[in-house]
Amino acid sequence: MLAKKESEEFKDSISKALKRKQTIVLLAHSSISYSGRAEATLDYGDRIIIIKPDKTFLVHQPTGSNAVIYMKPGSQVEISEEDGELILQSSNMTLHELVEVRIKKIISFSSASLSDAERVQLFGTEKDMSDYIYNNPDIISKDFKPVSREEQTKHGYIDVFGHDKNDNLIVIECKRTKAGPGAPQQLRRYIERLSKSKGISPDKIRGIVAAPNITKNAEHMLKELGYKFKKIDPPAYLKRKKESQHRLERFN
Amino acid sequence: MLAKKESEEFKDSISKALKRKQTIVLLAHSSISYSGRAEATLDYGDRIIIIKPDKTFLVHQPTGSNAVIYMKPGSQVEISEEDGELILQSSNMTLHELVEVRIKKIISFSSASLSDAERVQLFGTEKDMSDYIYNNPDIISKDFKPVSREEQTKHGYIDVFGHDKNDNLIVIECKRTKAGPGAPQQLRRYIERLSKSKGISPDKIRGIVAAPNITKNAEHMLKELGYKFKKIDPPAYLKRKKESQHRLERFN
DNA sequence: GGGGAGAGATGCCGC
DNA sequence: GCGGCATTTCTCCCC
Repeated sequence: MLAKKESEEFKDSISKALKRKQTIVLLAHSSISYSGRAEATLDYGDRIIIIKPDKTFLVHQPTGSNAVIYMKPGSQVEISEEDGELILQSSNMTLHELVEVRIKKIISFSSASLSDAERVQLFGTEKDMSDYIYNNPDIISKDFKPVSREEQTKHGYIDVFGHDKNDNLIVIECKRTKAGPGAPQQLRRYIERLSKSKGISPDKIRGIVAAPNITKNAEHMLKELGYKFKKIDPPAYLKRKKESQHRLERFN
Repeated sequence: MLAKKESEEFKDSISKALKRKQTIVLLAHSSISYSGRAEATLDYGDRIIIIKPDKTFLVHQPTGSNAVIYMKPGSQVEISEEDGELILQSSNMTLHELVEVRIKKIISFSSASLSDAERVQLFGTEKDMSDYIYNNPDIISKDFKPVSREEQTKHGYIDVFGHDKNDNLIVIECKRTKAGPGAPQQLRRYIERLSKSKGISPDKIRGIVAAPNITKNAEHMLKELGYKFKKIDPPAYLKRKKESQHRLERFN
């Protein structure tokens, strides 16, 4: 239970930080509830509460990598007091969502104006993988001639699209991790649509799943559908192997 | 750039907090790199860095609800100094992953021993929805007799399974949000397997997608496959409507 | 804004 | 541990 004076001080500090569009981090003994797309409750415990200047509202427990309760950017924050507890409410009118945090004790309070214009650069995505295949078609097959990447059909797109020396169409679906049953189904869907739109028998279109690995089931489905699996490591792995893993040498 | 003395003090504080298995929150001007399943870099900016006692390592930017760089629980943290920067490394030997944070300036440092044994209680999941259908079968059809929920087939499971008054099998796939093209495909897959394992013509098995809504494409696919869509609101919404929305009355 | 699919997805449960 | 799948998924991209 927060003393009246302490409570007033925190309320004041948090209000000021909110007004100044600062980032707020609280370590606090609190209970949480969420109501919106679903309903969630979390009984009293020590939590990390983050309020960002874009009004993202996050509640983390002392374990695990995901916020257990959260509100998306653009919500609205209000502070009040009740029964010796400090109450934080984050609400989003348009999404009809509400989070309520009841704070019994504040262990730590920090706030600061943070400035960050950078964006994460990510390498080794599925896109990079399809680029790699497009630029190195022999890893699929000696006679594979790629025509386009990310071919836009009206619904969804094909990762790599091309033909073999006999002008059979080839459709490749890439997965950067082990391919599951979704991959053959995606391939089937694309090929069915392609066959209809081009007036070609589906048998004339070769389907290939390119991934570092595939589950037994997905492999079985592929076989049933008459498609092939091609083992391809994602670019990051290839790159690392070639670069003798200078950054990861500690793991050798 | 951190002054030598300041740097030493922070290094000491962080080391002590780590040793005591405390939760650490840093607001710091820093650059981040990740190497593992992919490669990622993030140039200098103000970030929120969290190290939890289970060695979860999180880097948040001042916007957005997800960590931009992270390490899963169980990694290992080391601190060092180089060129007037404090360097935090989080590594996971088994996953061959490494995060490196180069800190130019520490804006705020907090640490505390947090204690939290609670777990989030979540209501309104897809599971709750299939339970609801199982217990209120007339919302699907007057003659629907449910037999089981979450029927375990060898590969995947069926949300609700039953039959009509003519003993035709009925398979229901629930989605708690708008159903996309995955739903009809899942249904098709289940029904194909079921028809094979039971030796029944697929035409004798009725497929139903139960969801609050469905995309145009998914609806079209459903029709092609001969399945039906049934509009069902997820339980949380139903519940809220009945309870006259006392918690959400502020939205009225 | 809706639709579709990737994500370093994560996390859960079942075999 | 693998596999299949939900997630208050989130996020991006394209129509």
